Amino acid sequence: MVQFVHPARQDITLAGVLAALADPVRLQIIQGLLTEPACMSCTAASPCDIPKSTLSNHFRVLREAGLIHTTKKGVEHRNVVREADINARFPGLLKAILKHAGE
Amino acid sequence: MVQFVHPARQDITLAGVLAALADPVRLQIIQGLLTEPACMSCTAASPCDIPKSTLSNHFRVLREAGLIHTTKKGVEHRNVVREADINARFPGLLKAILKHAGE
DNA sequence: TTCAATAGTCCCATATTTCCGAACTACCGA
DNA sequence: TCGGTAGTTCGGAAATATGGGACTATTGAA
Repeated sequence: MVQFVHPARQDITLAGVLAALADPVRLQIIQGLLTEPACMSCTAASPCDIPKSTLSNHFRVLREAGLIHTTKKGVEHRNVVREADINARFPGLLKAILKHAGE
Repeated sequence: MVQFVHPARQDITLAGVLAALADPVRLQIIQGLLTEPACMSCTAASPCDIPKSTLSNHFRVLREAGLIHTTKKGVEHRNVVREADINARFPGLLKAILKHAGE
Protein backbone atom coordinates (compact mmCIF):
# COMPACT_ATOMS: atom_id res chain seq x y z
CA MET A 1 0.00 0.00 0.00
CA VAL A 2 1.36 3.36 -1.03
CA GLN A 3 1.17 6.03 1.63
CA PHE A 4 1.64 9.61 0.53
CA VAL A 5 3.63 12.17 2.47
CA HIS A 6 2.03 15.58 2.64
CA PRO A 7 3.76 18.22 4.74
CA ALA A 8 1.61 20.27 7.09
CA ARG A 9 0.92 23.82 6.04
CA GLN A 10 3.46 25.28 8.46
CA ASP A 11 6.13 22.88 7.24
CA ILE A 12 6.03 24.21 3.69
CA THR A 13 9.24 26.13 3.04
CA LEU A 14 9.92 28.87 0.55
CA ALA A 15 13.09 27.23 -0.73
CA GLY A 16 11.19 23.98 -1.14
CA VAL A 17 8.42 25.60 -3.14
CA LEU A 18 10.88 27.46 -5.35
CA ALA A 19 12.97 24.35 -5.92
CA ALA A 20 9.87 22.41 -6.88
CA LEU A 21 8.75 25.07 -9.33
CA ALA A 22 12.24 25.62 -10.72
CA ASP A 23 11.72 22.76 -13.18
CA PRO A 24 9.87 23.56 -16.41
CA VAL A 25 8.10 20.20 -16.40
CA ARG A 26 6.80 20.69 -12.88
CA LEU A 27 5.79 24.24 -13.68
CA GLN A 28 3.74 22.88 -16.56
CA ILE A 29 2.20 20.25 -14.33
CA ILE A 30 1.04 22.83 -11.81
CA GLN A 31 -0.37 24.96 -14.59
CA GLY A 32 -2.21 21.98 -16.00
CA LEU A 33 -3.59 21.05 -12.61
CA LEU A 34 -4.92 24.57 -12.11
CA THR A 35 -6.83 24.61 -15.36
CA GLU A 36 -8.23 21.12 -14.90
CA PRO A 37 -10.01 20.94 -11.55
CA ALA A 38 -8.69 17.47 -10.70
CA CYS A 39 -6.03 15.73 -12.68
CA MET A 40 -4.46 12.36 -12.90
CA SER A 41 -0.73 12.37 -13.18
CA CYS A 42 0.47 10.70 -16.33
CA THR A 43 -2.20 11.43 -18.88
CA ALA A 44 -3.31 14.94 -17.99
CA ALA A 45 0.15 16.09 -17.03
CA SER A 46 1.61 18.07 -19.83
CA PRO A 47 4.54 16.63 -21.75
CA CYS A 48 3.55 13.08 -22.54
CA ASP A 49 6.93 12.07 -23.94
CA ILE A 50 8.36 11.93 -20.44
CA PRO A 51 8.88 8.47 -18.96
CA LYS A 52 6.48 7.35 -16.28
CA SER A 53 9.15 6.96 -13.64
CA THR A 54 10.40 10.48 -14.21
CA LEU A 55 6.89 11.87 -14.02
CA SER A 56 6.21 9.93 -10.86
CA ASN A 57 9.32 11.49 -9.42
CA HIS A 58 8.21 14.99 -10.39
CA PHE A 59 4.89 14.42 -8.67
CA ARG A 60 6.66 13.20 -5.57
CA VAL A 61 8.77 16.38 -5.50
CA LEU A 62 5.68 18.55 -5.86
CA ARG A 63 3.93 16.56 -3.15
CA GLU A 64 6.81 16.73 -0.69
CA ALA A 65 7.20 20.45 -1.30
CA GLY A 66 3.57 20.83 -0.26
CA LEU A 67 2.40 22.09 -3.63
CA ILE A 68 -0.04 19.33 -4.46
CA HIS A 69 -2.25 16.90 -2.59
CA THR A 70 -2.63 13.39 -3.95
CA THR A 71 -5.38 10.90 -3.22
CA LYS A 72 -5.90 7.44 -4.60
CA LYS A 73 -9.02 7.17 -6.69
CA GLY A 74 -9.22 3.65 -7.90
CA VAL A 75 -6.43 2.90 -10.28
CA GLU A 76 -5.40 6.49 -10.75
CA HIS A 77 -4.21 9.31 -8.54
CA ARG A 78 -6.02 12.61 -8.22
CA ASN A 79 -3.74 15.57 -7.72
CA VAL A 80 -4.92 18.95 -6.54
CA VAL A 81 -2.84 22.09 -6.09
CA ARG A 82 -2.88 23.13 -2.44
CA GLU A 83 -3.72 26.69 -3.33
CA ALA A 84 -5.22 27.55 0.05
CA ASP A 85 -2.19 26.30 1.95
CA ILE A 86 0.33 27.99 -0.31
CA ASN A 87 -1.58 31.24 -0.33
CA ALA A 88 -1.92 31.18 3.43
CA ARG A 89 1.77 30.50 3.87
CA PHE A 90 3.14 32.75 1.11
CA PRO A 91 0.44 35.19 0.02
CA GLY A 92 0.77 36.28 -3.57
CA LEU A 93 3.68 34.00 -4.36
CA LEU A 94 1.91 31.36 -6.40
CA LYS A 95 0.03 33.89 -8.48
CA ALA A 96 3.18 35.93 -9.11
CA ILE A 97 5.01 32.86 -10.35
CA LEU A 98 2.25 31.34 -12.45
CA LYS A 99 1.42 34.65 -14.06
CA HIS A 100 4.65 34.29 -16.02
CA ALA A 101 4.78 30.53 -16.40
CA GLY A 102 3.85 30.29 -20.05
CA GLU A 103 6.82 32.12 -21.53
CA MET B 1 41.12 38.27 -17.50
CA VAL B 2 37.79 37.22 -16.18
CA GLN B 3 34.85 38.10 -18.36
CA PHE B 4 31.42 37.92 -16.81
CA VAL B 5 28.39 36.52 -18.57
CA HIS B 6 25.25 38.55 -18.07
CA PRO B 7 22.16 37.45 -19.96
CA ALA B 8 20.14 40.12 -21.72
CA ARG B 9 16.87 41.07 -20.09
CA GLN B 10 14.78 39.08 -22.56
CA ASP B 11 16.93 36.00 -22.02
CA ILE B 12 16.10 35.78 -18.33
CA THR B 13 13.85 32.77 -17.79
CA LEU B 14 11.37 32.10 -15.04
CA ALA B 15 12.70 28.61 -14.37
CA GLY B 16 16.21 30.02 -14.22
CA VAL B 17 15.26 32.67 -11.70
CA LEU B 18 13.36 30.19 -9.56
CA ALA B 19 16.20 27.68 -9.69
CA ALA B 20 18.68 30.34 -8.66
CA LEU B 21 16.52 31.43 -5.74
CA ALA B 22 15.68 27.89 -4.67
CA ASP B 23 18.89 27.71 -2.66
CA PRO B 24 18.79 29.18 0.86
CA VAL B 25 22.32 30.51 0.56
CA ARG B 26 21.55 32.35 -2.68
CA LEU B 27 18.30 33.67 -1.25
CA GLN B 28 20.30 35.12 1.63
CA ILE B 29 22.80 36.62 -0.78
CA ILE B 30 20.08 38.41 -2.73
CA GLN B 31 18.54 39.66 0.48
CA GLY B 32 21.90 40.93 1.65
CA LEU B 33 22.54 42.63 -1.66
CA LEU B 34 19.22 44.42 -1.50
CA THR B 35 19.87 45.87 1.94
CA GLU B 36 23.43 46.91 1.13
CA PRO B 37 23.38 49.07 -1.99
CA ALA B 38 26.53 47.51 -3.46
CA CYS B 39 28.11 44.41 -2.07
CA MET B 40 31.22 42.43 -2.49
CA SER B 41 30.76 38.72 -2.64
CA CYS B 42 32.68 36.96 0.09
CA THR B 43 32.60 39.34 2.99
CA ALA B 44 29.18 40.94 2.74
CA ALA B 45 27.45 37.79 1.59
CA SER B 46 25.68 36.23 4.47
CA PRO B 47 26.96 32.89 5.74
CA CYS B 48 30.70 33.34 6.13
CA ASP B 49 31.40 29.71 6.95
CA ILE B 50 30.91 28.78 3.33
CA PRO B 51 34.08 28.06 1.33
CA LYS B 52 35.18 30.64 -1.18
CA SER B 53 34.88 28.33 -4.16
CA THR B 54 31.31 27.40 -3.28
CA LEU B 55 30.39 31.01 -2.77
CA SER B 56 31.96 31.96 -6.06
CA ASN B 57 29.86 29.28 -7.68
CA HIS B 58 26.68 30.62 -6.10
CA PHE B 59 27.45 34.06 -7.45
CA ARG B 60 28.03 32.61 -10.89
CA VAL B 61 24.61 30.91 -10.77
CA LEU B 62 22.92 34.15 -9.74
CA ARG B 63 24.78 36.00 -12.46
CA GLU B 64 23.91 33.53 -15.20
CA ALA B 65 20.28 33.51 -14.12
CA GLY B 66 20.26 37.27 -14.65
CA LEU B 67 19.61 38.09 -11.02
CA ILE B 68 22.75 40.06 -10.31
CA HIS B 69 25.20 42.18 -12.23
CA THR B 70 28.87 41.96 -11.35
CA THR B 71 31.60 44.45 -12.11
CA LYS B 72 35.24 44.41 -11.17
CA LYS B 73 36.15 47.20 -8.81
CA GLY B 74 39.81 46.84 -8.09
CA VAL B 75 40.49 43.65 -6.22
CA GLU B 76 36.91 42.97 -5.34
CA HIS B 77 33.67 42.42 -7.25
CA ARG B 78 30.64 44.61 -6.88
CA ASN B 79 27.35 42.80 -7.20
CA VAL B 80 24.04 44.53 -7.73
CA VAL B 81 20.62 42.91 -7.98
CA ARG B 82 19.13 43.57 -11.42
CA GLU B 83 15.86 44.70 -9.94
CA ALA B 84 14.80 46.75 -12.95
CA ASP B 85 15.35 43.88 -15.37
CA ILE B 86 13.65 41.29 -13.19
CA ASN B 87 10.71 43.57 -12.49
CA ALA B 88 10.34 44.40 -16.16
CA ARG B 89 10.45 40.74 -17.11
CA PHE B 90 8.41 39.29 -14.23
CA PRO B 91 6.52 42.09 -12.49
CA GLY B 92 5.86 41.40 -8.83
CA LEU B 93 7.81 38.17 -8.75
CA LEU B 94 10.90 39.30 -6.90
CA LYS B 95 8.92 41.16 -4.27
CA ALA B 96 6.57 38.22 -3.76
CA ILE B 97 9.49 35.88 -3.18
CA LEU B 98 11.62 38.13 -1.01
CA LYS B 99 8.67 39.11 1.15
CA HIS B 100 8.81 35.62 2.62
CA ALA B 101 12.54 35.00 2.45
CA GLY B 102 13.34 35.40 6.12
CA GLU B 103 11.31 32.51 7.50
C1' DT C 1 60.34 47.60 -8.06
C1' DT C 2 59.35 43.82 -5.34
C1' DC C 3 56.86 41.46 -1.85
C1' DA C 4 52.87 40.16 0.80
C1' DA C 5 48.02 40.21 1.38
C1' DT C 6 43.43 39.96 -0.28
C1' DA C 7 39.31 38.87 -3.43
C1' DG C 8 37.91 35.84 -6.34
C1' DT C 9 38.23 32.24 -10.11
C1' DC C 10 39.48 27.69 -12.02
C1' DC C 11 40.46 22.80 -11.75
C1' DC C 12 39.44 18.45 -10.20
C1' DA C 13 37.99 14.70 -7.10
C1' DT C 14 34.13 13.38 -4.36
C1' DA C 15 29.28 13.50 -3.02
C1' DT C 16 24.73 14.20 -4.08
C1' DT C 17 20.84 14.45 -7.10
C1' DT C 18 18.28 13.46 -11.28
C1' DC C 19 16.89 10.62 -15.09
C1' DC C 20 14.91 6.66 -17.01
C1' DG C 21 14.39 1.57 -18.21
C1' DA C 22 12.69 -2.47 -16.12
C1' DA C 23 10.40 -4.94 -12.72
C1' DC C 24 6.78 -4.63 -9.48
C1' DT C 25 2.12 -3.43 -7.05
C1' DA C 26 -2.69 -2.04 -7.03
C1' DC C 27 -7.07 -1.74 -8.99
C1' DC C 28 -10.63 -2.51 -12.30
C1' DG C 29 -13.41 -4.84 -15.90
C1' DA C 30 -14.40 -8.81 -18.77
C1' DT D 1 -8.67 -15.39 -12.99
C1' DC D 2 -6.65 -12.97 -16.54
C1' DG D 3 -5.18 -8.82 -18.91
C1' DG D 4 -4.73 -3.95 -19.08
C1' DT D 5 -3.84 0.42 -17.10
C1' DA D 6 -1.88 3.83 -13.52
C1' DG D 7 1.61 4.51 -10.85
C1' DT D 8 5.65 3.29 -7.61
C1' DT D 9 10.17 1.38 -6.59
C1' DC D 10 14.74 -0.17 -7.71
C1' DG D 11 19.22 0.40 -9.55
C1' DG D 12 22.68 2.06 -12.55
C1' DA D 13 24.22 5.84 -15.53
C1' DA D 14 24.45 10.75 -16.30
C1' DA D 15 24.39 15.34 -14.65
C1' DT D 16 25.19 18.63 -11.04
C1' DA D 17 26.89 20.57 -6.55
C1' DT D 18 30.46 20.92 -3.09
C1' DG D 19 34.82 22.28 -1.49
C1' DG D 20 40.07 21.98 -1.13
C1' DG D 21 44.02 23.73 -3.30
C1' DA D 22 46.41 26.10 -6.86
C1' DC D 23 46.16 30.09 -9.63
C1' DT D 24 45.25 35.19 -11.22
C1' DA D 25 44.63 40.02 -10.55
C1' DT D 26 45.02 44.07 -7.90
C1' DT D 27 46.52 46.95 -4.23
C1' DG D 28 49.43 48.76 -0.68
C1' DA D 29 53.58 48.80 1.81
C1' DA D 30 58.66 48.25 2.23
